[in-house]
Amino acid sequence: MYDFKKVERKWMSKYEKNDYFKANLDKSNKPFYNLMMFPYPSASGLHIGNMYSFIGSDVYGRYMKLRGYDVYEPIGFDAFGIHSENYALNVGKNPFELTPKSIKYFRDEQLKKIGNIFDWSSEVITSSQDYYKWTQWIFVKLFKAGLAEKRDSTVNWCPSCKTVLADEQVIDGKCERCDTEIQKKEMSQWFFKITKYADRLLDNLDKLDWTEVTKNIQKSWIGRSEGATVVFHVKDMDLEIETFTTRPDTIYGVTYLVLAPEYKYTKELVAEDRREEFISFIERVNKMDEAERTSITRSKNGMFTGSFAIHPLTGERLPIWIGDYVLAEYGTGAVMAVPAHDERDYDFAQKYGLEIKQVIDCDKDGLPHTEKGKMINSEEYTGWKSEDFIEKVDEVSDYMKKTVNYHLHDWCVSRQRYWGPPIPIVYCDKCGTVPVPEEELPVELPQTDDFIPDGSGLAPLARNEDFVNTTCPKCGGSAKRETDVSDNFLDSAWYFLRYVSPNDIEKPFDSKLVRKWLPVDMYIGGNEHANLHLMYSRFITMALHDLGYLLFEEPFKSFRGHGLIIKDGQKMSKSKGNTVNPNDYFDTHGVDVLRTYLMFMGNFLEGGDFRDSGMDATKRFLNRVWDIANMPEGESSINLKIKMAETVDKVSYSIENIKYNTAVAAIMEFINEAVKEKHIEKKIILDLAKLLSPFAPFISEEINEMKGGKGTILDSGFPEGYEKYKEIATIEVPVQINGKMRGKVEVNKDAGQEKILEEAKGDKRLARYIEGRNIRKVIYIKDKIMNIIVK
RNA sequence: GCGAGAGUGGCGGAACUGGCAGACGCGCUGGACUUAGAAUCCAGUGAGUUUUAAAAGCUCGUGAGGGUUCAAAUCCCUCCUCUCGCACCA
Repeated sequence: MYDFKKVERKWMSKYEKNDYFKANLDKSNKPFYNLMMFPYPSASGLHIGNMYSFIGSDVYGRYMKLRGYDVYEPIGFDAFGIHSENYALNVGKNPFELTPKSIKYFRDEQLKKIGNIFDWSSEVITSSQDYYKWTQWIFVKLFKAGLAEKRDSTVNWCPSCKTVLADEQVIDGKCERCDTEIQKKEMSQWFFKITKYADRLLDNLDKLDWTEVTKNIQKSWIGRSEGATVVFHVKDMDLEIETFTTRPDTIYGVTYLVLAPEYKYTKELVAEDRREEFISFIERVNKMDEAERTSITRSKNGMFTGSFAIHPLTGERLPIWIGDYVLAEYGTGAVMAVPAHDERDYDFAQKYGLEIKQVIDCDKDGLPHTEKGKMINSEEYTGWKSEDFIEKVDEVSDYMKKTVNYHLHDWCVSRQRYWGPPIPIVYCDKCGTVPVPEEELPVELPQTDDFIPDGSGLAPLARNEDFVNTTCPKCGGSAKRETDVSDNFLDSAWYFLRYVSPNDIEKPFDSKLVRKWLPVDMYIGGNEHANLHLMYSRFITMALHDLGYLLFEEPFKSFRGHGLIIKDGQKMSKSKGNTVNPNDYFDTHGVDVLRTYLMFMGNFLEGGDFRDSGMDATKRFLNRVWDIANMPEGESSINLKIKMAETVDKVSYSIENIKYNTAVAAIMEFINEAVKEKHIEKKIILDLAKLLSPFAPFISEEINEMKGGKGTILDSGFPEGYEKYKEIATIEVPVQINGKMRGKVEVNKDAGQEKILEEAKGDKRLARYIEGRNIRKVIYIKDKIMNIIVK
């Protein structure tokens, strides 16, 4: 009987003692950078979803190592940030004290036990000074390059976390961390100008080997939309209103303008006698939460400002309205309303009795008609096609200009929290906003017990006089420090660069090693970071590229987003009490079983359904493997060798395409054949162990050692030498008569059509359908199928 | 509403480029071992149907309906359902 506890303990300690998986970063000839998303130590331990991700990534790394690559598989801890901090606040501890403890548990009780080929010598912890010094360095570099800016803006405020958040961290109007309803606030915040990179972030996607889903999520988040800006003069005022439209061809159908309630000129535009109405209107809008405000089904409300704009082409007078369906954040916050050809404008115009003017040819009853078509009622452009007009917009009028708009907004990076890198900026009355000189980094996060966010809009550090008061690096006069910390996603936006030289105190990363090892060859992780970490990392990499620090502009050559685990057909959640704690299975089933089952239970890229019955079955499977490994040695049958030839191919194909479940299935099939034998060849059993080793490392190592192998099995090379068995294999060719399956004939591989036809005629079953009839046509797909058409 | 993906036995899921549907596993049924159970092992297992029975065969079958093809889970059209992403984006 296989004693998994003993074997796993033995190999865990061997992995710990020997540097099997320490990559020689300098000397390596075939570098392969296998990256997984480092965890944040924010809870009582890694959950099964983390394990799923890490193991799935490790299977790939192990496979590549077996294939002879120098695989570098580093790991670290995303230890700064709101998740670790919230956890600390929850349990009433100081993150300074709690985080190292969490890390220790994550590392020693979990990560070191799951059999991954981590190179522990390269561990990176984002909350350590050696690391965040360089996070701050990046901030300073971006600031100097004009890519970081502090500005007033409407931002997302989480009342529970008491900080602002980036757009990407608001999910369905709620805080990504704590699920609290987000409020919009007008505040001065630090932004990274990621929108400058919108087009590159979008265009590069086509060149990346990433899972399509992930690319699609990024595409729609960037949300490029082509259109035009149209400028309207306000009648009797020295004001211009700029609007964005994707349908400049409907310009002659504009019958009014609508502004967002937050629009910058509303004060000027709202007439004296409408001020009161305006104030109560704004109050009503503010009462709505984000979800209600943006609900499509809600009826649209608005009010007339009393002012008019001038149509740039016709000179007509257009009433200017304020409408709660216009968003301040998108486009210019002002819309040229074309009720005949836009559903929202149509609804609004109907409600308030505004003019509806048709300018695209269609059935009059079909309004609003949103399709493009032939322009009508458009003066000299009547008869033009929409597309032609859109193309020529720039020539029509000085007031119209082709423009591109994005859904993507600049990245709000300041956080009114404690547990993060202080933003390295100093405010001086004389010199203004001054970055901390690079040689003075890091700006140390002071260790203090006064770290609880108070919701005032200022970070806890603002209460720390010693920290706040400083001298200006430029003029030496007294100055004040920025007290916000930067977003945790900035920490993780460059950690993959740090991994190659984690202990370098001179620079953020070693350029020579970066050139050798990056971009990352394979990155496997969850899709929940598609708009977050994966977008930010691309941006930071591009920015560092433009600043001359990197030769490449895309950090991850290949990315595979995997699916989620469910339990017995249901979503796992603490409230349902159906969560799975991976550690529970270490003693009952063993790590090998857990790994193998997680990879077997479903398609890794789509997720899977975790069931205890499957764990039991996998345990049975590995016991069978053990029994076969312990069969008497002796020559194996040709049949089994042919089976092994197939298995090697199937496992390679499956792992390379991240179809881990079918790789395991192929090994099971092989086992089902092997149990029929009385003895087994050493080579066969060693190769079996190799194929199994990405999934069940410990039993595979043990088998390898038992059969005389030294060190780790991953250094012993991929199974080879089976080509010749594929040649001698016979195959069954299915035979159809008139397209219906009627039988099979057994022939040698590569048999010709005549041979198969002859066999078919000689086959009792098939002959019935052929005899006495005319064969009109024979379709033969070599080694696959024959279809005989008879009459 | 828009975009993407998916829908296959009692269940999780296979099926590479259009070429044997249901690999592999769970569950279930029967059997072996056992005083008994657990564990383990062996056999069977899409539905319907023909035959006394077995062997063997036939028909149907991949969300629904149509089409292309010698051949469709796979390609095309229409529709339904689910999941994910975005969403009053002008």
